[in-house]
Amino acid sequence: MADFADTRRFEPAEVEPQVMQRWRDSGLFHGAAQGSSSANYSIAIPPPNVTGALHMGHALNGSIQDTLIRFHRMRGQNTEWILGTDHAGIATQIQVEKRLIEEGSSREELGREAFVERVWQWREEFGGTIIEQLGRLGASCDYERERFTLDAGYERAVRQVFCDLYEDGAIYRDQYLVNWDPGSRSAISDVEVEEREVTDTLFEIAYPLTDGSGEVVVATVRPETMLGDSAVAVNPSDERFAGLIGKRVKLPLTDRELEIIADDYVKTDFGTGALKITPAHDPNDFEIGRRHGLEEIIVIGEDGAMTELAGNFAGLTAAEAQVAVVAALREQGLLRGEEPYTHAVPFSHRSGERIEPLVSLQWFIKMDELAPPAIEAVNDGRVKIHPASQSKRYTDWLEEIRPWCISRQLWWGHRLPVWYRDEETYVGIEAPEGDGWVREEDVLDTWFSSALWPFATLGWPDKTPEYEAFYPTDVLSTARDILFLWVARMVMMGLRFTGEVPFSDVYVHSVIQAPDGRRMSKSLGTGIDPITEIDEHGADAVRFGLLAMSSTQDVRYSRERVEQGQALANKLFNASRFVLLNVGDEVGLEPVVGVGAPVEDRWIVSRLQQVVAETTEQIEQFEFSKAALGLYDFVYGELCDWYLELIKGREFDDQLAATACYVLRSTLALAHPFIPFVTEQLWEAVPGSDGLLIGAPFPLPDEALIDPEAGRRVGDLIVAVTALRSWRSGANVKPGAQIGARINSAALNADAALIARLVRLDLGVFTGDATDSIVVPGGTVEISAGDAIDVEAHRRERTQRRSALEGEIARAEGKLANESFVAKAPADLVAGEQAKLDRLRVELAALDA
RNA sequence: GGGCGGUUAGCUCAGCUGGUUAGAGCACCUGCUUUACACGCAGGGGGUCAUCGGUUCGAAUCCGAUACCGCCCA
Repeated sequence: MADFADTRRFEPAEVEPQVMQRWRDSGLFHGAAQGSSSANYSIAIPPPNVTGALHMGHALNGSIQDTLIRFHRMRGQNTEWILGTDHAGIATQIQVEKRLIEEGSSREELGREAFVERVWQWREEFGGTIIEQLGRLGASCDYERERFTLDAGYERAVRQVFCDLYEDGAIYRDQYLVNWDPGSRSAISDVEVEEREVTDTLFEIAYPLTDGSGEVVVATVRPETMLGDSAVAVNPSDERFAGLIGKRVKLPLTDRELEIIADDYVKTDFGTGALKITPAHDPNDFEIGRRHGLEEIIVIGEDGAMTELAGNFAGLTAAEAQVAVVAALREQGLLRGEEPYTHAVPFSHRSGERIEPLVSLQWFIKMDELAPPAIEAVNDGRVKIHPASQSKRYTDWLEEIRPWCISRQLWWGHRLPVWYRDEETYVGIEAPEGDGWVREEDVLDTWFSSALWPFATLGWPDKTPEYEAFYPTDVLSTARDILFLWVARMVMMGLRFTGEVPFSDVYVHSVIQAPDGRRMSKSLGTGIDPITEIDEHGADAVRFGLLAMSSTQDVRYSRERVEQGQALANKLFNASRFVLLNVGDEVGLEPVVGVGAPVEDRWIVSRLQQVVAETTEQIEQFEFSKAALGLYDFVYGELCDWYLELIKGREFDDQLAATACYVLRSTLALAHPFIPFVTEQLWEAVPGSDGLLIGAPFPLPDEALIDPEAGRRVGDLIVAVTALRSWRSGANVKPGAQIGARINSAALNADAALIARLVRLDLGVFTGDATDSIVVPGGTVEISAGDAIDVEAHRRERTQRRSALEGEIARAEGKLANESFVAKAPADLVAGEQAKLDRLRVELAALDA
């Protein structure tokens, strides 16, 4: 412990590593695998990407989860914060591939086995970064039970789930249109796609009717896909084409003919009103094609090049083919128009390349059986989403869910437990017996394994002690964008495989934006590194700041809030210092607040009970911002500004020492879940503390210590002192000057000495000639020190005050003169208005006296 | 195109089951080596609560419209 006499400031950088080490050594981060999950408290961290580094979202989410975990641990529950990382298929594979390319190699050159080995090496070397960074934040997760979504045990859970769903008939293989990412050469999910505005050229192309009676003109931004057209569609209500439905056209550049079909999807006011249908290369065309049983002709391959089916254009890239097709059409005189066209185009969030929609053979999970129970779980309250407004987004998404494409053409990930031999397909946890079996090359979507996180981390499908003790978990805290991607899938998988919801509460936190309102991102250069912020302001400050600035909507990063947290840590440090420099090593453990105890002791102990009750409720309601700011208000606005100032005039006897240390210990314990480092350090130094604060009980409010009379008295005292200080300031009285005064107020008599000390009044030298009179609760304070007053300043102040009072009086009089108000407003409100008016009139009269 | 959210002090945000003199942090002004803290203390200035209309005795708060900003879905 630092020597308090010499240290005037809290130094986070010195304290944090030592305190973190004491916590780790205590073993309290590691929940005991015993007891029931209903009695225990557990949170599964949303596993960060193993390639990742801590960003503000992680820091906020870590602060939230740690506050919850520490709160419940202090409340005596056996707690477990399940920690680990996600193998992040595409992101990790790309990361390692980049290195190989730098080395002049490639994954193809290495071969699958050596490549995967290389990724594991990479993970060994760099995969621990984000876990270490969480430690800097003070996160009290279970570092001993760290899990990885590719662990051997985890892999077994994944295979089990795959096989069970396959046996259910929920997993199947099909030709389907997927979002093909040419960059990562894999299918990716809808949520990994982002739409961007792009200006393309809209080409109009003539398709001649086979009966020679004319032509149909279609509009498209992808002329090269016409080689895969299998129909032309028009809206059935479109008069322009009424006679053409059922007729045939010749598809230019090929020797094929297409039928003109009718489908409601076609918009009559877009383009020419006639739509070329390419089922294998456009999502909408795919739907129409399936409705009409059209052929799916694949003309663009997975390598982004035109296939054999593209005839003369085979081998060209899609872009080259577009140029060639347009040229050929122009030559044949079939190009009817071209104009710039701006529209939203899908791009891969992973590789940044433009998505090529194409039909390929993929594995899918049907959602028909899985989604309804997950909707039900939220509707009936087994899973509560906070804030509740997010529930609708969750259920809306699940209600419209489509089959989930789970195969990815990657090497890094869970390889599907599927084997082929000629026409046979085998699905099983272990490889099939016999020769000639070839294993499926594809791996599973990373989210497939992540969806099992809350139970696969605990040893499922075995009923391990960890599983029994901590599943289902209690809370899942996450950002909004993960609500579908992950939360919904966890609920579906949890219900299907464990029969229980994986958590009872979902807390959806703010997204922290850059101070200018843009997204925080590395590529934009708008990111702020939480570790830098911790280095500069301390982990407590960053935690407090993030919690204080967060809300139910997105917020801009506010360094001022972090600095507020830093100030709070320092304030607590110095408040403790003040008490500790005045008490000995041995103090009584209970506050002394019975009859006859000083009013300020009774008051602060009473207020503490109320603040503890409020903070407890706010944590339970996930109102972290209110809790953090409420704590700040208590420490600054009550403990330091008033209580510590009020006791400065007293001798630190045993009673005061016991009470002050009790208040200090309770405040440190109350603040610990939010700002753990400074509170832990101070706890050790306060007499009466036992063991580490992280393992100490959270304060329980004691009704018996709530003291309304003390509350009224100190409340009046504060109003009086504030009024008198304001008067002194307005009258330009020298700060040090003692002013002769007499207090005429029954409400304040008992506490006159305290008031006199705080305002530097000399109650003994009142001359009897009042030079001024100040309204205070229950009466007035008369002042008799004319010399000390700056007459000019005083007059200005009074003039200003008078006009303010007159304005308020007029307003109150107006209200009370309004018959409707008196008749219709609640009686106590009217009475309150009258009382206010009376008070204001008294004050105005005193001003004029 | 559909849905949701926002617009309150110079900045970042609370308040929004209708009734307070509309708050906080930071910034700003004045004063202060006051028996912990200048990462401090005391006092103070600053807001027609986006705009327009409605409901009501009473609207930052409820309803409708408009403008601008943002997010999600198609």
